[in-house]
Formats: sequence, C-alpha cells, structure tokens
Amino acid sequence: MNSEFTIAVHSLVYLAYLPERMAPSEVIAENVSTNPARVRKVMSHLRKGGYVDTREGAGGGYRLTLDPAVVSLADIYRLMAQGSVIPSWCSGDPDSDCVVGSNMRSVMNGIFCTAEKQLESYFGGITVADVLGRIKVCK
Amino acid sequence: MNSEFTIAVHSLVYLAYLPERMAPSEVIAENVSTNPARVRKVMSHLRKGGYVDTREGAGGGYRLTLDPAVVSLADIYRLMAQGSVIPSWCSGDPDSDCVVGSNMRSVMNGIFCTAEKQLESYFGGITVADVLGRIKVCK
DNA sequence: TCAACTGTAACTGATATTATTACAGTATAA
DNA sequence: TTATACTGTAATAATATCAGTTACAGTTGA
Repeated sequence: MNSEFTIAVHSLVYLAYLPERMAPSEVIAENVSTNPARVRKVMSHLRKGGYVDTREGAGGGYRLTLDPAVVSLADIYRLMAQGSVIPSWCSGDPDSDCVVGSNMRSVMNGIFCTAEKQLESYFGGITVADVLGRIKVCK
Repeated sequence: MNSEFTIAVHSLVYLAYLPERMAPSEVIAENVSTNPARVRKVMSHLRKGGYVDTREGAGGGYRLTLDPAVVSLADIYRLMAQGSVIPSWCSGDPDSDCVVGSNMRSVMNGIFCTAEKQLESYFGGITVADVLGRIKVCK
C-alpha cells in the first residue's frame, strides 16, 4: 500500500479533530511524522479532489471543506493509491505458444482487479469520522 | 502485490497443466518469462510449503504433489506475500502528545489488517484448478 | 564419470520511496 | 509597502526494494 494514502487519511482525520479544522503543512507534518513538503504534495491532491481548501500567505494553511462523515477511505484511496493491489510485474507473454504462458497475464489481471474492487468496497464502509472515532476510543 | 506470488501461482498452474505435472526451472522460467534462478527461489518456498516435490540431478525438476483443486491462492499468498496490504511506512508517533498523532498508527494498522484478511478470504475462494480453468476458456 | 538438474548467495542495474533543500508566488498584517 | 508566513512545485540526494545475472557447490540419473 502506498504511504501517501496513509498521509492523506491521517491529515484529514487530524484536520477533522481540530476545532477550527485548519492547519498549515508544518503542523500537519509534525503530527504525521514527516516533512512539510511531502504533506503539501499530498494536500495538493486533496485540494484538487475538493476535500480541502487552501489558503496561501500568512495565517494560511489547509482547511477541511467536507463533512468527515461523508468522506470515505475509498474516496481517498481512489485519489491517492488506486491500483495498489495490482503488481507492477506481470508473468507470461501474450505471444507465447503455450496457452498458459499466453493467457496467464490477463487471467491474473482479472483476479487482481476484482481484489482491488473488494478493497475499495471495504474502504467505502469507513469514513474519516469513523477513523477519528476509533482514535478517540483509544484514549 | 509481491510478484513472487504471481510467479508461484503461474508455476503451479503451469505444472497442473502439464500431463506429467513436472518441469525443470528453465522450462518454467521460460513460460513465466523470467530467469531460472528466480523460479528456483520461489519453488524452494513452495517445496517447504509442501506444494511441490523436488528432484535434483539429471531428468529432475519440480513436480506438483497436491491436487490443484485443493490448493487455493490464499495458501500461496500466505506463503509468499503475506502482509502486502500493510504499508511499510507508518504515520504518527506513539509518543506524541496529541491523541491523533499517538494513536493513528494502531488504528490504521487495524484497518489494514482487516483489509488483509478480506483479501486472503477472496483468494481462498480461488484454486489453482480454477485459474487453469479460466485460462482454458481463453482459447 | 559425465551431464543435467537444484539450492543458494553474491553482485549489478533499474526503479521506487522518502527526506531535504530551494525558491517563486501569494496573502496577511503592521 | 514591506516584512512575514504560508503554498506549490521541482530538483536533488539518500536509501530501499526489485529483477536479472552469474557462479558454483551439491545431487542424481544414465
């Protein structure tokens, strides 16, 4: 799994946790345990996806725009890490003379695509608010 | 996803396809489209797992020992690629003062572990024989 | 005893990942 | 209007992971 997905979820949950629902990249980065540039890159995607607002300049930062209860991890997964289940390396060769060698690639691809859809469906059942809820229970 | 998982599945399906259910690493490697050393490494794991027999020496190679209809992709996944869903990088810091920063790691870990189990369960429903069946339909 | 295998490790090159640094652009506030 | 505090983005470097290659000792069958 892509770690940008983790950073995106963490950032959104953190913003949802703050009363003002707003923070600059440096503050988010410290909470996430990474550097501000990386957070800004992730937040840039989230902004394009409409999940956060950006305010440049002094006193600026990122602000959550949507209700945490309606944003699911599937939304974020699709934005940040789609295709994580499918391996980058494929076996076989479509031009092989052997039925197995020539068709394995597409068959495995079908299997992985279904797995990917199942993962998305699982993430679809968990919202940012749910994650924050689980965290609060940890106290 | 780990590509050794793909190689393992491909190799087992290929062996199941052969009438004698046996082949040396070089032949398997050609069908898989990789090099023999890599195949041998994967097959070594499968042998330890009891899925194939090894015969060293001239005329040797790997032989399928189990019925392809009882070996599921979940068995192979557990052997070759367990934990693929969990990201290597974790956000947050257990020693953080913030509830979010300190607990995010374990909460996300729980989410990923459940996702992993779901993936295993999906793979559990597909056997080596099923994969071979799908390939034959491609003809 | 030769030839054909496996088992395993070392090494290389390619690719991916994370951190770091830098700087132009933008908004706020004094 | 000027200093300050931000974002956006790219370049670079450090590190880790991945796939291919080579090598060779050990094993077995002919």
